[in-house]
Amino acid sequence: MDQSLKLEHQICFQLYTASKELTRLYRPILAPLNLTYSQYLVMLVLWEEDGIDLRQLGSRLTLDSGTLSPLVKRLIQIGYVEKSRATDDERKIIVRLTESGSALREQAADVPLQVSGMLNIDEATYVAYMEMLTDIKTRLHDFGERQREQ
Amino acid sequence: MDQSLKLEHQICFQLYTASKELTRLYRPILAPLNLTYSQYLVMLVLWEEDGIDLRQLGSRLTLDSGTLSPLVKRLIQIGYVEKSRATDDERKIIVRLTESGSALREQAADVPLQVSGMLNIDEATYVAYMEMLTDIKTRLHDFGERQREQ
DNA sequence: AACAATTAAGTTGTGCACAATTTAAATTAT
DNA sequence: ATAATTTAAATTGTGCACAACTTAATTGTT
Repeated sequence: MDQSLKLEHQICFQLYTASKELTRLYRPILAPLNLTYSQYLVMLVLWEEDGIDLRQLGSRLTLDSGTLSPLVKRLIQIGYVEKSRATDDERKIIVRLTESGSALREQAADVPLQVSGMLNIDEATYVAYMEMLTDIKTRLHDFGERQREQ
Repeated sequence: MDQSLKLEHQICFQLYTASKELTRLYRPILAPLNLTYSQYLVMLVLWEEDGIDLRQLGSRLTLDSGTLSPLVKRLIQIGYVEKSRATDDERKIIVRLTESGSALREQAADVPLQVSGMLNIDEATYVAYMEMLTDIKTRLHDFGERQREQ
């Protein structure tokens, strides 16, 4: 049979399952923090730069308002963040950490170490893999650029 | 600030976005075939081995019945597959390609080539990336093994 | 043979992810 | 200044993804 259509040969499939299985690894680690994986990503962004608007948040995570609006609503219900309108531009919604959301950062501090321990991966391999993944993304973006030029 | 909690340094985040963006690339390619990305994966399995049961299908794709049952129902509605009970074990549901589902294989034959063209990736790099991804999955599985031993 | 444990699908409920649309605010053009 | 366009969020609808549970068939045990 034509090898090119074999499931195991598809880079997309390997990416898809690797991502799913790594996310599965996070679930029990994040459960005590009361966070899903996507919510954790939002918290990572806010711990880096608090008080950004939904638009910026979405562009960091490649998520649109259809995903982020309800997700942030849940984070508000948990009590980790709060929303307010930007004074200079009434269209923008500013997302800010609450005290409890800031404090969670300490609890989450060892999550990356736990995960890399589970992966049992050394620093050099880790860096090499990160470079490959960013390269894949660069190629995807380059294709997007080429398309837009036409 | 503690670098380890930076979003861009998380391998999980790079995997997550790379997977999402690559899937986005597939969408316009699969749209003419009337398939979502997950449905395409099911079709890839069936083009390889037709007439397997849902359980096997799920283990190939790391998907459970909660995801597969409704997904296969949609493929039936489109007319690409059909279900039947296994005669030797009445619990098992056999999924089989219809004529239209088999014929679709010809139309899908050039999907992998289209995608690798968009990625603009050479054979050697492609192989290296595939090895990285299977290695990540091996590490994840190894951790699962270690856990189960305890 | 009868009962317990296991297994395969399906169902229900929650939470993404994204396309398409709506609403309101801001910007640009005329 | 007013109208047209663009932009930011929210909403609606569809389709995964998965946990937890239900139902029915099969297998194992006594």
